[in-house]
Amino acid sequence: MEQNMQFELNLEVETFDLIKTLECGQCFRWNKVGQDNSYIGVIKDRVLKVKQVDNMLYVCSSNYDNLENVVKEYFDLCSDYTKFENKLKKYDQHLKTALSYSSGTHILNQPLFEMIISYIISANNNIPRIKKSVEQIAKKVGKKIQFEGKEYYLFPTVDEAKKLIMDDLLECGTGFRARYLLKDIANLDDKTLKAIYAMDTQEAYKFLINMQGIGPKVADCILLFAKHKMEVFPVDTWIKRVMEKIYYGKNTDLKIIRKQAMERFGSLAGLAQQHLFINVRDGNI
DNA sequence: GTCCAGGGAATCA
DNA sequence: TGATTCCATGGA
Repeated sequence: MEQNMQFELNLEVETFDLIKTLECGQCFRWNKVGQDNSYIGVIKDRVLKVKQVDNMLYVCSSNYDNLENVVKEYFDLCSDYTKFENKLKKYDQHLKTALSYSSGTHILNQPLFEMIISYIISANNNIPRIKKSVEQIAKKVGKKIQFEGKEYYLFPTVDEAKKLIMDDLLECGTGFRARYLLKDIANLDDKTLKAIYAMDTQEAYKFLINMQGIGPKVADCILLFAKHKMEVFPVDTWIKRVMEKIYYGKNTDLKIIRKQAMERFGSLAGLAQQHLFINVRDGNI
């Protein structure tokens, strides 16, 4: 216990697995530090250091304003994941098996603008490179934060991001996605982001898909991870592979997989998708 | 050298 | 609508 004295906020958690939640590819700004399974990440307006031991979550931060609420909101600690998982287990034997490995994975509540930019970068890319690009963008135009003697950078606001020129985005390794980012950032502002927040799922989907560099999969990821729309089912190469293997057979159209999965898993499709993703990525399926 | 990465746009028919 | 092809870049 003594090693946890440095953590200022202690929260009791249930059906929550910090590492699975942070390592399942939904977020790009967390890194493992040290040997004790602590993670440091930049979220919204602050840096967090977190660590889980059994049912306790230990947190410290660069900013203690409203910390408990910020942490509970970000990690979605107030939703009943025990109930969610029980429902998923009843739907399907494959999910039941998957959940025995990935139980406690939460869907985070992440900022809309950060998700839009991050998932445009994710197209035909891999997670380490996505993380690197997002980090470099934050370093170029995001606000600098000091935490435990080191420097961190918040993800930029829209106005801060408007300072980025094409060469900046190319230097950040975004490649062919740079021109999409440039155009979308120019067309976005706080008012538009608020409007997207207020839209229902279908309306937001239509709006997002009309932006440059956003297709069905990226739009679904933004809806799931920024707007917490658990009824969407993002279909990437991994998910296509696993869905074909356990349900539909090879060469099934992406649209069919998406539609049938949303019908199969209903209001919890997005959570089901995360569990399937983790299990296929880790070689369990 | 080749293949792949949490896809999408452009261009065809 | 549906099928192909191209897109930057780095690691395996």
